[in-house]
Amino acid sequence: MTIQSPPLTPANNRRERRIAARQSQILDAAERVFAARGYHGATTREIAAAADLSEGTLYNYFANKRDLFLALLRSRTDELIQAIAGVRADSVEEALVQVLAGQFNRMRTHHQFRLFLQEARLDPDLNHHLATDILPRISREIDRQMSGLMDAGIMRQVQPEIANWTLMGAVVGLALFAELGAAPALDTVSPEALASQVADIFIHGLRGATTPEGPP
Amino acid sequence: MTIQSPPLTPANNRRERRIAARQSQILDAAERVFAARGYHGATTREIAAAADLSEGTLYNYFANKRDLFLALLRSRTDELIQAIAGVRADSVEEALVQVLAGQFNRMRTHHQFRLFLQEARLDPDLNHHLATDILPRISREIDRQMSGLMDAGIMRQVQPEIANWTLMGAVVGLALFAELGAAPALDTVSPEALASQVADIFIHGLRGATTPEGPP
Amino acid sequence: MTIQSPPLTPANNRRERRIAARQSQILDAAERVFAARGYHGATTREIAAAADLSEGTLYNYFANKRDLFLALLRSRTDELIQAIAGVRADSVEEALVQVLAGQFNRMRTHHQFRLFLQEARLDPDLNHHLATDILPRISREIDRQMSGLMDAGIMRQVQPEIANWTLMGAVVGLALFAELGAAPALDTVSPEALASQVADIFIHGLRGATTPEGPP
Amino acid sequence: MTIQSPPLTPANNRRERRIAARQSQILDAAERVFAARGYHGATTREIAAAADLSEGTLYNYFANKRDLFLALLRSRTDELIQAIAGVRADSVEEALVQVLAGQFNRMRTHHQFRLFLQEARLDPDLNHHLATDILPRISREIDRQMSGLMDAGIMRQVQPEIANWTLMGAVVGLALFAELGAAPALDTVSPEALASQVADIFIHGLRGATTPEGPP
DNA sequence: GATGAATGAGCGTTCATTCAT
DNA sequence: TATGAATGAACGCTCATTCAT
Repeated sequence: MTIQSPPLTPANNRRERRIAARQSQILDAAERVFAARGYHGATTREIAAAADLSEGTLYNYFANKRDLFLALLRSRTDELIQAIAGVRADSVEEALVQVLAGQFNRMRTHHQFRLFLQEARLDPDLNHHLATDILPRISREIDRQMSGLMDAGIMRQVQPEIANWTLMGAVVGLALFAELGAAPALDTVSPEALASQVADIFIHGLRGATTPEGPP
Repeated sequence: MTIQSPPLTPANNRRERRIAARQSQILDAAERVFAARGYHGATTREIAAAADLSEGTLYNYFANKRDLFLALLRSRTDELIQAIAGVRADSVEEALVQVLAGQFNRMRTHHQFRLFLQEARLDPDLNHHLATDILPRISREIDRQMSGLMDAGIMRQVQPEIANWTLMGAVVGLALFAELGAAPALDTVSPEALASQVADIFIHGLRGATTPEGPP
Repeated sequence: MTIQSPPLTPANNRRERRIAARQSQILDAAERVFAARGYHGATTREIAAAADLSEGTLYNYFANKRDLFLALLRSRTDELIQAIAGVRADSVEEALVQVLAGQFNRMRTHHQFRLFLQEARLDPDLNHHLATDILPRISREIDRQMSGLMDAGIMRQVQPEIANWTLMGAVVGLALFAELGAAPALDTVSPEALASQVADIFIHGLRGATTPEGPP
Repeated sequence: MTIQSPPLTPANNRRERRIAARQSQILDAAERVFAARGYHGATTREIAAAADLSEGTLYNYFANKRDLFLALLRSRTDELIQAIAGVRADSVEEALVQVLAGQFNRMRTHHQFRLFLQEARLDPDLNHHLATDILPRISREIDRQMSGLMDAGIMRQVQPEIANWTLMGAVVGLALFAELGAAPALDTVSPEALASQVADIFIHGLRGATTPEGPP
């Protein structure tokens, strides 16, 4: 009979899984509370309560409130970017509709991203992280999509950066207006339908068909 | 019986003027401090100092910090709306460029509006005021402009509300990105040039010129 | 009739006096609480209560708890040093008895000084302040007294620094033992009588003349 | 009926030895951490880490942090007292130098004793233990040494308790000043040399015989 | 009307202690 | 017996608001 050495890897795995589960549990709670109250309005007490944990436990997993906020950003960033990167479409229309619909859906459920953008103005660290890492990664993905379409002649040649940021800006702004309930038109329509109409505007522009490009 | 008090109306006028001057002095200070620190980061102490007044005096003119914030919104709303309403142009291009440039300029100097939109999610009163009064008024002005252009056949027939909010959303989103320094393309260009490029996208759309809707 | 300008200097004086009075009120309370509980055991709540003020008011006059502690040190330092410097005596005996009695009296009422010495080990700032400013000033005064006596041949020539610190060390140590109630002999005797006995021990070691370094 | 348990006494011995070893391991760690951080600054987490144990295990061997601190005092008391009791010397000089040098050495390496004295003021239990047990035992040993010297006429007749506590007080005070780096004279000298100089000061005061107050 | 000192509720955070594993 | 995650009371400190002057 041999003495069984303690099963190190499984134990570690279990430990890691438990830690990951707790972090995820806390992040989910934090997401809800931050969304409902904003960064400053959210208290660690309320986040702990929402996670069904004591306050002290929060601090076993995150160094402080801001660290928790930043961890939330990091944890939500990848899925956002992969969603954009994963779009595969044969036309500007399709691509745009897919991207926009995805974003509108995401924004309606996770209000975080807007919150990050807001806080970033007051937090140099967060600002830097967004401005040098996260936003450029998103922008790059959209760029790639657009470049492909331009090269294929499907999209006309425009300043890609401007188009890029204008598109993203419109998404953020529309999501904000929708959250405020300011625009009934935005609320009574499915994310997909809204995406399709916004895409239509971006693709075809606002100029009337009859506006003279000169005689054909 | 002798008249012991000075004639009422002039005195009241002077009183009202003095009150209005004080309020304006406080609002100007609050605008600067809110812009620099955000709503939570701004302290009444700093606002009072910026207004060259004591903290107590603030409370003679505004019930509390939130009330001061709302008063600031109300005080800045009219000029915003009139700027949009005042646009007179013969083409979609011109109108759009004027509106956008105006907004970009305003956003670059007064960060208030974005701040109001942000805080609104956390403040039912503010949300209600924005959603039922201010934003609809802005939207209505843009609507009027667009309707005129559509009637004249200068703009094609689109869902006016959607175009409306998309345009406004893009302005808000672009201003936010620009503030974060996330998009070099937005910083290295004058508000007017940016307005012109964004207008170009909205007017002509992204679809390649060579992609006729013509028969396949 | 001339408009009386506000009496600036009296008003300022009154303001300064009020501030000084408050600070003194807080320092007195802090002295009691720090003495009773030690630095860590003392809470700002208890200090505020002892000063009959709210916690917030503490922070109008001192930046934080440690600042309050250091201010207490500074406020108590001068009287300590002046008491030593003020000793005027014609013999080693008299001088030493006066200094020691003064210290024993002071220590029995203000336990602060021992507290400062204790905390200093854990607080580099405080350590530096004590080691480079306060203790040297005390040491210098004792030095001056001793040098005079040595020059006059009243005290034998010893390493002045060692005698110095040994004397001060004995005072601090004795005060500590007395506080602990460890030495009945120290408690049942007046500070003056204790001083006289301790002086006796030190003096016969310090005085040279009659000690037979061989026959005169 | 079979014997199911191993022979009791050896097992108990092993058990006791294991317990003692653990306690000793913890006390050594606690000694280092308390010395470095003070009582309040030392965390049970850091002590456990220094002992290479988990926090929970600490509580299997000591009821709480204070109990651990008291146990440390008890564990270190005997060696301290025996060091004093063990002094064998033929003259006041030798005896004093040995005792002082031993103490200065000990204080330079183990800062515990000073820490115990400091905390004692805030802790009635600790105070009582020091004042009724430990300090009297130390005092008694020094008393014994002094009495022998007085009886032999080597030391002049002084109030033994006062001389006693003054000597101990000087040791404690000097050690404290040395730790603070306040007295360069104390740092640049070996414990032995310092002991010799301090002894010189004390001895010439304590030795009576040859110091005639003889005819003026 | 203007002042600014006083207030105290409530925040983020720490850490001695417990207990399920 | 050993572990270390969980706990929550209690801390130092901030700041919107009040009110005597």
